[in-house]
Amino acid sequence: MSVNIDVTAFMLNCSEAEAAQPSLSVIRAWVRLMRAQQLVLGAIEQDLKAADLPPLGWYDVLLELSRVEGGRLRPYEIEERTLLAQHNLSRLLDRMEKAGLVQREVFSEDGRGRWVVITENGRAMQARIWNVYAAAIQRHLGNKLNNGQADQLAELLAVLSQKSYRPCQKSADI
Amino acid sequence: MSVNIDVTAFMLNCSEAEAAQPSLSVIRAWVRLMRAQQLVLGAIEQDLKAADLPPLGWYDVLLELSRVEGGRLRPYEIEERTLLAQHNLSRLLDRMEKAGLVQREVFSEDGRGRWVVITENGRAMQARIWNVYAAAIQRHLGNKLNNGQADQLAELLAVLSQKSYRPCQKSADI
DNA sequence: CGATTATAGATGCACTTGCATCTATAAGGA
DNA sequence: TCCTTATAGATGCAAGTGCATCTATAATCG
Repeated sequence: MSVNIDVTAFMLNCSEAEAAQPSLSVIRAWVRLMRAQQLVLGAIEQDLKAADLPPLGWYDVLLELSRVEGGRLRPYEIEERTLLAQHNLSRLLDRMEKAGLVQREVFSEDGRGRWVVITENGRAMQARIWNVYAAAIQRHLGNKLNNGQADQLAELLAVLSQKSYRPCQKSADI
Repeated sequence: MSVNIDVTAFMLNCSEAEAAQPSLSVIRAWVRLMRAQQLVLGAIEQDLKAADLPPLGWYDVLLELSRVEGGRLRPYEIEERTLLAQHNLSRLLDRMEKAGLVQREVFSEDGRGRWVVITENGRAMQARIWNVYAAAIQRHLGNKLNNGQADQLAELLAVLSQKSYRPCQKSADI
C-alpha cells in the first residue's frame, strides 16, 4: 500500500461541514510517514527473515514477557502493551506455544484468565532476535539520522500518537 | 504489531562485527515511527470503513490511474508508483475489476502486457474516497501538527526513504 | 534461425488477519 | 438468590498476503 494523494481536491465529511481540507504540508507528512514506515519495516523484516527469525510481532511479545518479573503476563496485558488485536494475539500465542517459546498456564484467581509464561527457549530467542533487530535498526535508521534528528523525529511522532481532543462529531456548541 | 525494544541489550550481526548498537535516540524514533503509523493508519482505515469505502490500497491505484492522461497504466507502472507487490496488485486489480472500478485491456505493443483503465465509476469512487480520506488526514494529523511541524516531520521522514549508501556488507576497504 | 534468458502478469497454496461469534466465568442489580 | 450484563479468551469463516511457480511473450546471443 503506497499512499499518494491528489492534492488538487476538496472535501466535506464527518457528519456535515466540518474540518478544513488538510494543508499540503500535512498531506505530505502523511504520505511520507506511510512510505518511510513501509520501507523501513519491510527492510527490517527482510533482515529478520534472512536470519531465519520470526517476524517482529513475536519479538514484541517475547520482549514484554521477558521484561516483567516472573516472565508471565495475562494475554490482555500483552494486548495492551503491543497493540495486537485480541484474536490475533490469541493465535500468535498458539504459534509461539507450538514453537516452545511460551506456555499457557491456568490463572487461578480468575477462571476466565490465563497466564502466558516465557520459556527458556523464549528468552534465548528474544536475545537472538535482538541481535539481528538492533543491527537492522542501526542499518536502516541509525545510518541515516544523527541523534539530534532522531530525537526530533521521535518528538514529532509522539504528538501523533496522542489522543486527539478534537473528536469527529458535531461541535458541542448548541 | 507494536514494537517495544529492550534498550538494555547488545548486538553483533551482518556477516561479522559491523554496525554499532543503535543509539537510544534512534531506537526511540523507530518505536514511535511504528506506533504512530499504526495508530494513524488504523484510525484512517476505520474512517473509510465507517463510510463503507474500500481500503486505502484501492485509493492508491485509483489515484495513480486518474492522474495520468488517458486514465490507463500498465500493471508494472502502478506497482512502481504504489509499492504494491506484483502478486498483490494482480489480485487487487481482480477485485477492483469485479467492482467495476477498472478494466483490463490488451496492450498490443507487447503481448505480455496489459492496460489497466479506470472507469467512470472508478473516477467517481476516487473522488468519494478522497472526501473521507482528506477529512481523516485532517482529523488524525492536521489537528495535531501545525504546518511547520508537518514540514519538519516530512523532511525527516524523507531521509529515511532514501536509499542508504551504507549497505550491509564488509566495508569495501581492503 | 534456434536456444537461452529475461520480463509481464497470473495463480496455487499456506499462512495471517479481520470480523463476528462463542464459551466460560465473573460482577452487579432486583 | 436468580437474572442480566460484562469480561477473558478461543474459534469458524472469509478475505488478504507472501512465496514460489507457471504461462506467455520478448529480447539476446551464438
